[in-house]
Amino acid sequence: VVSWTSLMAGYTKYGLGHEALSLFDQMQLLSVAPSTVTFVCTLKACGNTRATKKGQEIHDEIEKRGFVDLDVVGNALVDMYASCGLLVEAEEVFDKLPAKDMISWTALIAGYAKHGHSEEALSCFEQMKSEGVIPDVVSWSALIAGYAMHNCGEEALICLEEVKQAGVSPDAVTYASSLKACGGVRAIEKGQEIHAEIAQKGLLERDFVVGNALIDMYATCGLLFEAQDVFGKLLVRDAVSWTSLIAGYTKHGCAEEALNCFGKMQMEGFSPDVVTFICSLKACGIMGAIEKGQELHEAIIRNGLLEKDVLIGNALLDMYIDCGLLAKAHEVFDKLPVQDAVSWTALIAGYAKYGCSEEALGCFERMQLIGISPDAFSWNALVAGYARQGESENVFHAFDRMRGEGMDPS
RNA sequence: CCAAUGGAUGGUGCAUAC
Repeated sequence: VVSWTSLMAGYTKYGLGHEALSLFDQMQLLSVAPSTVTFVCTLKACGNTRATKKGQEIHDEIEKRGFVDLDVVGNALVDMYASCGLLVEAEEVFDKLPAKDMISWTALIAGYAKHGHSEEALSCFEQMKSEGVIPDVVSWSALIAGYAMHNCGEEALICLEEVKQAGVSPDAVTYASSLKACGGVRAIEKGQEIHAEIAQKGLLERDFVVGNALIDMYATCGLLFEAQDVFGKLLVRDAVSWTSLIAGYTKHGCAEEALNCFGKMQMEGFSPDVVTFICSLKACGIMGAIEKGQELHEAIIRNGLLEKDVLIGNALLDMYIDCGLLAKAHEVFDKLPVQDAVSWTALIAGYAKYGCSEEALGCFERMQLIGISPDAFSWNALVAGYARQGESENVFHAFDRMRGEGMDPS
């Protein structure tokens, strides 16, 4: 049991939740009896991969064996439900906990925060304090991360001040989230202030995350020189560091420099991941760099990345559309493993952009035939195409249809 | 005696004609 569980713990730690879960299944098949530690690891893996069904099964199993009353198991349950966004269930388990410690509270706060319920997260936080549980740096960071993630940068930064006033010392994670908040609201000065603090504490030398968050903050704010400077001084870099730079250059009109970085990172021995490809494809699209784009396309196929992530297929599609190669785009579309509303809308918008409103409408009808309902973006793409062509009757007709489906054209 | 529970950094679609 211990060997199995240790292996699972390792997988979970490095984000290989699916592998951990399949280990659990193998254990069951071989009738190895899971321990409470095994269950805790499995719950963690369920939370990471949002495997809600599996999580509920494990919960039942745990109830049956009477393991629920253990603090660690109860907290892991709260965390699993909270991570999966099943906050009602998380609350239920939480309420039944024999002892609610800081970890139980923080798991719940983090669940609310992560899923965009900042107010509930905050009221949880207050309640925790009023029950005499003192929040530590992790509880604070959960709050800040929630704000930062959902574009409430102001609140996040206010929170950062409160952390310090409470006499808690922010750590790498707290700073990373705060920097994300700075990027979101373009709080450049605050970002620089945090930069100085981080440097003073020597946090930049220790791990990727803070350095990467700094690069991202500067890049998002359009301070590419500073981003490059931080990048150059980092002692440890990874693919994320490179991708943050690439994304920054792309976003701020330096697509060529972005593609340079893409080349350089590989020369220095870093493999681009899915996100790197997505950002670089965007740069190709902006530049109309067809050959480079095709090169990336081939590399993506070679590495089997199309199957790994839906987003990369849509990014490829966009790249070809931006390069004006609609036929090629359609070909890519046909081969996508998953065609979601975004893929269809990209195609519709592409046709609309180049004045092919017939084809755009064709796509629009076909997506509905296969059971994908157009969202506001899809409608907008269609209508924009008509508008571009001066087909005002079709525009009004589309408005009527939208109203018929309960959507408001305004 | 060994494994286990809370927070964190990068990425996709539309933009309204005369």
